[in-house]
Amino acid sequence: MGKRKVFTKTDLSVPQVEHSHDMAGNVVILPEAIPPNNTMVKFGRNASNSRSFDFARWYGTSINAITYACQRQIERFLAGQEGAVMGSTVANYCLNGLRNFLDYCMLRATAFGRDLALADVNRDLIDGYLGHLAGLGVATIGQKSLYMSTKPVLLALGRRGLIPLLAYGDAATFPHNPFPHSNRKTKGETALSKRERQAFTVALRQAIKPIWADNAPVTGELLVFALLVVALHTGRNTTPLLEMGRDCLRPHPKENIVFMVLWKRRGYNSSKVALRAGSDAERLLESTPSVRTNVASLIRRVMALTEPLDAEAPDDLKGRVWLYRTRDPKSVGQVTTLSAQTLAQARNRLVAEYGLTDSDGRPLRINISRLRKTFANRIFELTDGDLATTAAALGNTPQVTDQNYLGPDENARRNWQFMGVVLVQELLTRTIGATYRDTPMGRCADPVNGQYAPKREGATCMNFMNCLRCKHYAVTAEDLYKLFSFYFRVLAERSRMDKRRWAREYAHIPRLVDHYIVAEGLRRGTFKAEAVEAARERARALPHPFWTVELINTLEVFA
DNA sequence: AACTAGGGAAAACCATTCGT
DNA sequence: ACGAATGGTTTTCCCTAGTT
Repeated sequence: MGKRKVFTKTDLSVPQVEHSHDMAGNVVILPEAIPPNNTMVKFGRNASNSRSFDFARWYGTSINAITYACQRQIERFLAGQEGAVMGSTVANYCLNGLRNFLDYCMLRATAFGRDLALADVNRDLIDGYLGHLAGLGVATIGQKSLYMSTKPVLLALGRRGLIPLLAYGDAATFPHNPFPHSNRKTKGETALSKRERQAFTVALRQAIKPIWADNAPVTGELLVFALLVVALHTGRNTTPLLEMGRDCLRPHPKENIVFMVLWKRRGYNSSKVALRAGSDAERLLESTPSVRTNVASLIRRVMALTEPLDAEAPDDLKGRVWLYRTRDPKSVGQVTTLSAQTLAQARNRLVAEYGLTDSDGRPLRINISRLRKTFANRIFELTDGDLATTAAALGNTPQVTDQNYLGPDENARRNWQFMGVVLVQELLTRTIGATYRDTPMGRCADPVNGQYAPKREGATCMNFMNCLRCKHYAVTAEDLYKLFSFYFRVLAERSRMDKRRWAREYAHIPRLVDHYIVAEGLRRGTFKAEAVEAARERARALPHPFWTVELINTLEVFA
């Protein structure tokens, strides 16, 4: 053994690894340090449910050095050494990462019939670990999760020189990308089917009725039902909903709309969603009783009921919406708030009581994530497949919504139909100039107050993506050139954007043009076949300037 | 009965990096 | 320079085993 080298301690509270280097320059843990006095690591309060982790089972085995280094590293994380990571994340490192990693190291040491040193943590071992994870019987995404909970610990050890770290080459300590396309493999929750959604809303409507009674009992269960209604109609995440504040409803510049303001944990800003207020908003709201049919008034009702409890609530719960007196025998009558678990229980009772089942007859799985997706799909339908609006309503960037929330929904596309008018130009020549305005798409009967127009002072409709389904849209034989120019631009757009998104947002457009407008025009004799072909060729060769890439960079500006 | 603690697994989110 | 993929952190889900 070489000369003992002890690093200068800058802070006695920061855990150090007592080690030296041998002749070959490898790190050697001093035997007297193992096992440490305390094999238990305490995480302190954190967002996970775990509070501690015990390394004891890996001491006294053939991987002492690795165990010791890992424990010290975890303690350093908790002491805030290697950048600030959350307590729950460190808990994850232990419970998901190191537990499996150290188990594997033990297996490997046994297989080799010798002790493993820190220098043995190399690419070969990492590859073996990945194989070990694959043999665990968890999904690819789960393997990734376990691996990603291990890597930061090993990486930190490598940066501090305790294990060899190679960044490049075939022997790079960590494989470049062990789980390719892992983000495609996540299955995620699925939205409720229409039948499931209807059954669920019927049950919910029934269950929530008591809340409108004069002496409504403020039980946790009833509040959960109200919360589920809010979740179904707003698509919020669980935690923000549970932590909803009494000041969550804010006036919205638009009449009959109220903002619901919630704190979104991971988004670093509060997320807003518009709720309809007033009485004429039943379209979006199908799960509240018809007496007072909207979410905003339901929330107000809950707040009115829980108002008296607010004064009694513990300080950290003051100002919350979901307050109730617990029926827990050990603290009967105390004011508390809904938790994720009370939510789960009441939800399961609802499913059991109303016999809600999925298509296979199993109990219907209801959780906030599914409701969130259900909401996403519905908004997608209601906003005419406009992804940007959906994303804004969900409070995410479009990319996130694209990937995670919107499964391909045939219905959303099938709902598209040609709504405009194929004008028999010959008959209308006289009036067409007076009643129809030229647009880049053809003609419009009302660009200011039309179906998809912004309806703001002085604003003209630019929503050309919706022309084909707008009842104010009109097309004559003369407009075919513009129409086909648009048609080819849409086709060209396919190579410029995500294929799935193109399929979802634009694929119907060429179909509408071919199957409805052209076919209908030909059938009625409004268009002549030669004129159609001529316009098509002209547009292909020399598209109308408005629809060239040079002028309009992306079609999304009209979405 | 009504909760809570603990845990394992996996998904969601979002900033960064990659590849063209 | 751009969208797509990845990496890394945090949250959710759901179950069992307590506790009062």
